[in-house]
Amino acid sequence: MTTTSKRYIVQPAQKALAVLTLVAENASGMPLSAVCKELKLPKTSAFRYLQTLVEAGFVDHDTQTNTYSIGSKFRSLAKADSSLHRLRMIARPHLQQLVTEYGETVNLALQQDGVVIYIDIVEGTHMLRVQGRVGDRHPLHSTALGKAMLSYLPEATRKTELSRSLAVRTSRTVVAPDALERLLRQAHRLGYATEVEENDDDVACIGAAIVDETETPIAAISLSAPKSRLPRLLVPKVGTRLAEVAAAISRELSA
Amino acid sequence: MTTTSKRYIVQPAQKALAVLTLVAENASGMPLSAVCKELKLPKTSAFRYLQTLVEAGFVDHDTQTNTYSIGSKFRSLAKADSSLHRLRMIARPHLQQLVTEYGETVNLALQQDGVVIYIDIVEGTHMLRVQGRVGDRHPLHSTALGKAMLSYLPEATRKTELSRSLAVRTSRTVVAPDALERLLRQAHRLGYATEVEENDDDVACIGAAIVDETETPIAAISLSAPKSRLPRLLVPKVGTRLAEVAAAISRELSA
DNA sequence: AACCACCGTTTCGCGCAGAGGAACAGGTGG
DNA sequence: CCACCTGTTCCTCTGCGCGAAACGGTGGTT
Repeated sequence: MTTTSKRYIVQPAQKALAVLTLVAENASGMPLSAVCKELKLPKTSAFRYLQTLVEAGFVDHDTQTNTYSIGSKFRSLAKADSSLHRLRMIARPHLQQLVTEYGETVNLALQQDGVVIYIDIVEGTHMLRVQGRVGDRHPLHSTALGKAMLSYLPEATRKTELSRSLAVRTSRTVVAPDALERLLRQAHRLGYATEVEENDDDVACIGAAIVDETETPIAAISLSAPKSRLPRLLVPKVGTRLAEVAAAISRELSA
Repeated sequence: MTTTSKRYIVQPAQKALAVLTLVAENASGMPLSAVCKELKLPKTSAFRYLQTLVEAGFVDHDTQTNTYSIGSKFRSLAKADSSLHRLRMIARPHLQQLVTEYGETVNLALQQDGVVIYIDIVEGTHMLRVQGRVGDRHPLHSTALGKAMLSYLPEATRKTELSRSLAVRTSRTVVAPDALERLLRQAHRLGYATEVEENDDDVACIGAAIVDETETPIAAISLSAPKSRLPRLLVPKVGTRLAEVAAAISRELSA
């Protein structure tokens, strides 16, 4: 406890976290004095930590009763995280089902800051398979995942997203706004988006959006395969299946 | 940013919270380098904050990919808080309903560390009314709230709770173990617990437990009134009503 | 009403521990 | 095999976090 039981611990941060924990654990708001007693901190220190936590939004300060309780920033972070967890948990069996059906790698991703972020991946069973990593980021416009989500966005928002400079990932990447627009409309009509060698050479991809009750896209699933294993005439079948699964996940999420 | 835009901010804590926020906001795990870039921290500092956060359990360190993501401590705190929030939200309208029916103050409380903690209060409408404060703590054995919860505990756990030294709050506080045991059995039979001047002079109280699917008590509601307004023959009626409401809340919670 | 005791807030100077540069290590890709 | 990038360790300096003490405001007590 004293100093370096483990190295590289910064004590102010550690103590602030202890204060945060204490406040979070105590359902009702607790006054400064209680924090002092509990953590054996001089009141000045506890006061400063609480001020810092309040400033950061992790803790709320009820000026009426001079008590501190868990804050909105903490709650919003927690909520975001738990809904993400929920998404992963719900989607997982569906992803696995798709892998058993097709043997190809299946991805779950969401859109953040204008890019696609992979948040779950179930690997395909073929020796040669497409393999990304959770946390990887890719452009919206060059991936089936991104296109699937874009296709469900309202006109205005979509325009904003596409007004950024669009990276040319391969020789087949489509960056012309009107061409993209046409592809997105088609994707929306079909319920799934496609992409062949637009993001990576030799890779083809089919994606479908997961939406909330208001049809706003919140995530997407995709199936990635070597281009040779996704011939043109297989695409509609797989695409329709992906759309089905995405819809099922969407339904479960809303329940 | 320099120093004292607001006084009493301890910078290491503030920065650690910034790191925590960043990690929490990024769904997928992020590497040290990303944290540095994003927050413009020297890698040494970011490293230390991350270590501290990991040590505290707020952040997980995936040693495989050397990435950091939100940790179990954060999740457990968040979960506890959100279930509490849920309880409050679900109970609130019921409490208000009771106040409109009887005009007396109605309380919501849970049991923690062997005491009753008020987590919500809806004030009665009489000029003279019982008035507690959210966060107040009272003994289990001298309150209707505490007795209601105790009466639903399994024998063994109840014994443990009652083996502590029982405070004498008023001249009517019951501390004799066998007498308490009899009262708790009765409370369990009736579905509600009562108390007259055992916790505060001139105050009478009726409480009923809120339980989970396994009949384990997780909280309780109570109605507190001046002793004169809760005559003996009114008690069964109000008690039964409280038991009803508590059961309704229990049901909603389990749904 | 005056007193007192407690709690939250502010001030201030000392000394330690946090900051960050730099060097080291380890792994990856070219 | 070498160059680069990322994560870890070391070290030294000084800035800022610490806590005693003083202040002010509030509620309870005789």
